[in-house]
Amino acid sequence: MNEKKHLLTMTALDLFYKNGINSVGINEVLKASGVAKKTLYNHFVSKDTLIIATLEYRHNVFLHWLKQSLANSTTNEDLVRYLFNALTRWFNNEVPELTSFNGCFFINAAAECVGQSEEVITYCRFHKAQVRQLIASHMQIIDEQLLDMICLLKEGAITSAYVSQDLQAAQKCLPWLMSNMKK
Amino acid sequence: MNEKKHLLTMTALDLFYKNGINSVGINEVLKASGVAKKTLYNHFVSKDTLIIATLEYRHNVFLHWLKQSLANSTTNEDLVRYLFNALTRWFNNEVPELTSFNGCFFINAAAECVGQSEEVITYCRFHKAQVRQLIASHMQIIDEQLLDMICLLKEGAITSAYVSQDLQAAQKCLPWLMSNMKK
DNA sequence: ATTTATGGAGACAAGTTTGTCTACCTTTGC
DNA sequence: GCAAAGGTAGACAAACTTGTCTCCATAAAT
Repeated sequence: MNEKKHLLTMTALDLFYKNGINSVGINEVLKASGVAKKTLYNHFVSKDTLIIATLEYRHNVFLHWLKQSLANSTTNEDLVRYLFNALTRWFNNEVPELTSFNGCFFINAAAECVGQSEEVITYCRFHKAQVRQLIASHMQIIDEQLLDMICLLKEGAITSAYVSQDLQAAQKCLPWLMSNMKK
Repeated sequence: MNEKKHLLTMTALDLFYKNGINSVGINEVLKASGVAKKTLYNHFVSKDTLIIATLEYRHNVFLHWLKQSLANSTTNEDLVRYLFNALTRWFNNEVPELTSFNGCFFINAAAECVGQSEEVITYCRFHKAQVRQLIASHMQIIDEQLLDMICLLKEGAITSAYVSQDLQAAQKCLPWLMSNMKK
């Protein structure tokens, strides 16, 4: 990708994630990145296009991080342990590449762009489906019900960590999941 | 409360919940409610004050509905059953007073108003705490860990129902929770 | 060396936004 | 009948939004 385009995408993602997509104007992105308006509209058709680019970028970073976090799991128990420990590290700002925790960028984007951009919510759905698939691909024994629970608890933990500032939300899931697996 | 003030609050809540707080301007609320701008600023200091009023109103409606939904529960198992069945009815638009499902108004508001209104996020936290307390008050046998799981699964179900359009998200929680309770 | 592409700075247009203010009307109480 | 209170309608201000366009500078390729 072009250097300026990449810079714009990263800067926009930073600001969108920190302050909300609708609260951040194009001019703010330009000022923060030091790029000219002409250049932005040279690379992006509209702000919406830029938003989609930030979603794609975040998606890649997030999936890469998650893939690495689950890489060493060999059993379903491992998977659960690695996943929720990784979430806890994310919530507590121990994952630099995900930047300072501010909830799930995709949940936030979906909430912000309702009735404004159908493409955004579609991409958010896609992201969630991809994450689910990645988790599923690390299951030794396929258990659809367990997969459902893992995904629901993951979403709940992210939301609780963000809205209720419960940074230990993910840790609370572990004993329950573990005790329910060895049966 | 004053008649016009009430009308403004309800109209604003409707529009905010359906289309997003930041996407709905004051003028739209005025047009939809048929109230004059002067009257709005007679009752509300600013748009932020109106937003808080919609949060308070939604909070009351939601808690009233939840209280009624859980009223007949006498055991922890009942509680879980009543709660997640109620959520399923909400997701599937079978609860008129909660209006057409569009996710959790408080999660959405928190996502939209980040770095814009500290009061909004504080109220959202308060709402989540109140809901948790209501659920806790219906527990026959107090089990903090179970309460955590219920609340996390509830948040996860709401998010999944909204973002991933999984309207059966809440139902998926039931077997798991039930099997984990009788041990 | 000159053409071509790219970017910087920012003026500008057209439309938003929130919030104020004026002028008038309607209702209610005395 | 009349005064006070509160609502309506909407003009207006000031600031913001996205997106276009011009002018100029720089750098790379032929």
